[in-house]
Amino acid sequence: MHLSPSEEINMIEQKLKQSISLAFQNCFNAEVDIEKIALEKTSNDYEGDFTFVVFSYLKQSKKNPEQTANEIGNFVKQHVSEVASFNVIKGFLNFSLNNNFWFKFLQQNYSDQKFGFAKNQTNQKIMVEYSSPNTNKPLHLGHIRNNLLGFAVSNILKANGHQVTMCNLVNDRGIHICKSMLAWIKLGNGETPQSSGLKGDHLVGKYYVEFDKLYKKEISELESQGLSKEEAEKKAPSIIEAQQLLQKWEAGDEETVRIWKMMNDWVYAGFDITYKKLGVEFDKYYYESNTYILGKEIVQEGLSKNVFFKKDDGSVWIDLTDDGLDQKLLLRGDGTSVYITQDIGTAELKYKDFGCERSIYVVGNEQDYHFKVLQLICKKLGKSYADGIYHLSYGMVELPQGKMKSREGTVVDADDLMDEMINTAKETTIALGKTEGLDENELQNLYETIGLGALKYFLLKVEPKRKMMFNPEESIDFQGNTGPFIQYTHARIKSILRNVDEETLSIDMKNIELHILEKEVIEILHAYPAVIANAGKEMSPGVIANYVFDLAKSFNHFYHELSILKEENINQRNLRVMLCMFTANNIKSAFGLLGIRVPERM
RNA sequence: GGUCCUAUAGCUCAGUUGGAUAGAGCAACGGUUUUCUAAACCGUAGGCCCUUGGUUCGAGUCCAAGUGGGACUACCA
Repeated sequence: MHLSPSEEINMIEQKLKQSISLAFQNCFNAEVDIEKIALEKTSNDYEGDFTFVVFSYLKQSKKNPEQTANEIGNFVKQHVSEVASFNVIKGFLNFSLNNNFWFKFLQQNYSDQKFGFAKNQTNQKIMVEYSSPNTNKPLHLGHIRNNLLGFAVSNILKANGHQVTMCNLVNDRGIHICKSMLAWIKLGNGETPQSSGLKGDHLVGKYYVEFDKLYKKEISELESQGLSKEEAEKKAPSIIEAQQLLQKWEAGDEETVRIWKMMNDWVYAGFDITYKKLGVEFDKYYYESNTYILGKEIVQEGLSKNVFFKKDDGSVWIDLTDDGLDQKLLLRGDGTSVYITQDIGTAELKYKDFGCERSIYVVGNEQDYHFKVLQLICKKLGKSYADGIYHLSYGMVELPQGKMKSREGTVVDADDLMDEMINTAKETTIALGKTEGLDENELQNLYETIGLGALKYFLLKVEPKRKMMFNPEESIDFQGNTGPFIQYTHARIKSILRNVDEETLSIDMKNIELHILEKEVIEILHAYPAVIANAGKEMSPGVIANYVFDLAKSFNHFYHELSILKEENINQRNLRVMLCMFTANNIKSAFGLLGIRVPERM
C-alpha cells in the first residue's frame, strides 16, 4: 500500500487510536470504538506529543486511572514503533514520538505546495453567495467583511476538496435605486462619471444621499404644517415620485428603464474596480431584476399546495406560528413582490443551474430571521435543496460612534479605506527603509500587499458571527497579531532562502538533534491538514488566521534563537533550511486561503 | 409579545467533540541589535471566564433561570 504524504501524516493519530483500542481488548477485555477515542495535543507544560485521557474509560478497564493509563501505555509503546516513550500523570497518558517521525514528516512535506489540502475531490457541490450589493451606493466596510469572508470560505471549501461556485446576487431593482435615479433626474444636470471624474458607484451614491436630503427637508416642512411624522414620511412628494418611478420601471417604461440601465452600468464599472482591488471574484452573477418573477411563480405553487394562504386584500402569507415564528408576507396586496419572494425564486434558480446540495449565503446577522423563514418555506414547499441552505451569518462592523448609516454619511467607504491602508503601508515601509533596489512598480505592489494584508487579516481573524468594533484611528496595526507581522515572517524567510543554492536537501537523521524550538514549529506545521479540515467544517477563516499567527510566532522564536545558514553541522543546517521552506510555503498557503498575498521582501 | 446572537485581562480577541496551573496581541513597565530583515525576540504586571443553580471524576466550554449589550420580527431590502 502506498500512501501519499498527507494521508501518511494523519495516520499517526489513527495508528495510536487503533492501538489504544487494541490495548483495551488485550489488557481489559473491553471493546472501545476507535472513532470514539479522542487524542489531544499534549499541553506544553508536560512531556509528550499526544495525550489520551483515560478517566471516562475506567468502567471498561475496571482499574484506577494510573493503572489503566500505564497498561495502555505499555501496550501502545510495544506496538507502535513511532512511540519512543510515555508518561502517566493522574489519568493523563502522554505519548512521546521519536524524533525520526518528525524528521521524516519534514523531509516528505517541506516542499509540497499543496500540503494540507485534500488530495481527492469530494464530489460535493457547494454554492457560496456573497457580496450581494445594492446598486444605489458604493461598497463600505461592512461589504468588505462580507466579501472577504465569502471569498475566504470558498477557498477553504475548495481546499477541502469540494466543488465551489461563487456567486453574487445583485440587488439591482427596487425603491432604493429609484431614489438615486429620481435625485439624478431632478438635480443631476446630466452628470456622468466621465463628466465629473467620479467613480460610477460613488456618483450614484451621491444622488442617493441627495435624495435623502430632499426627502428629509420635505418631511420637516410637512411636519411644521401639522402632519405627524408617519404621515409626512408617506406624503412627501419625493417619495411618491420615487414610488411612481418604480411602478414605471415595473411596467417597462422605456425612458425609466434606460436611465436605470445606464446608472446601474456606472455602478457595475465602479464595483468591478473595488472587487479587483479587494481581490475577490465570482463565477456567476445573478440579478434580482431577472429572478423576482420566478419567485412569484413559486408563490402560486405554494398557494396551490396550500402551504401559503391569501388574505381578503389579496396579499399572500405563510403562517409560521407553529414553528415559533410569526406570519410572514410573501406577496403584497397589489401583487408586487417583497424581498423574500425574490429569494425563494433565486434559490430555485440556483439549484436548477448548478444542482448544489449545499447553498451558503454570506449575509449579515441582521437577516438571521429572514433566512430561518426562507429555509422553512423551502422545506414546507418540499424543495429538495431546503436542507442544504445555510446562512453564514456574520456580525456587523461597528464604529466608535455606533452603527454605520449610509444615508447619514457615517460609513467607512471601501475604496477610501483601502487607499488609506495602502498609504499607511507606504509610509511605514519608507520609514523603515528596507526596500532598496525595488522599482516603482514593485514598490506599489508591495504597499498594496501590506496595506490590504493588514485590513484583510484584521477583518478575517475574528470569528464571523461576532460583531466587531472598527476604530479607524487605531484599529489597524502593523505589529503583533496582524497581517504584516505574518507577511514579515515570510519575507525574512525568503531573504534567507535567497542564500540557499541547493534545489533539494537531504538530512542524515543519525547526525542531528531536534531542538525544542525546531520541534514546536514542526508540530504546528503537522497540524495544518487538520486545521484546514476544521476551518472547512466550521466555515471559519478565523481558524486559519489563528493558526498561521501561531506558526509565525513560533517560527520567529526559533529564528531568533538558532542560526540557520551559519549552523556548522550540515545536516542540522539542512533541517533548518527545510523548516524555513516549509514554513514559508505554509504561510503563503494559509494566507492564500484568506485571499492575502505575501511579499518576497519588505 | 416572539425568534436569535453575545458577555473571558484596561482595550481588541483566541480557547477544538467537557480535561492538567484559562491564552495571544495592543496599551504599561524592563531588557535584547559588531552575528541570516528589530514590522522581530525575551521578561514583568494585569482574571469572581456576567450572576445563581444543575449535570460529573472534572465546566470558560453542556443544561436551566436571571442580568447587561445587540439584531431581527408589524405590505423596506
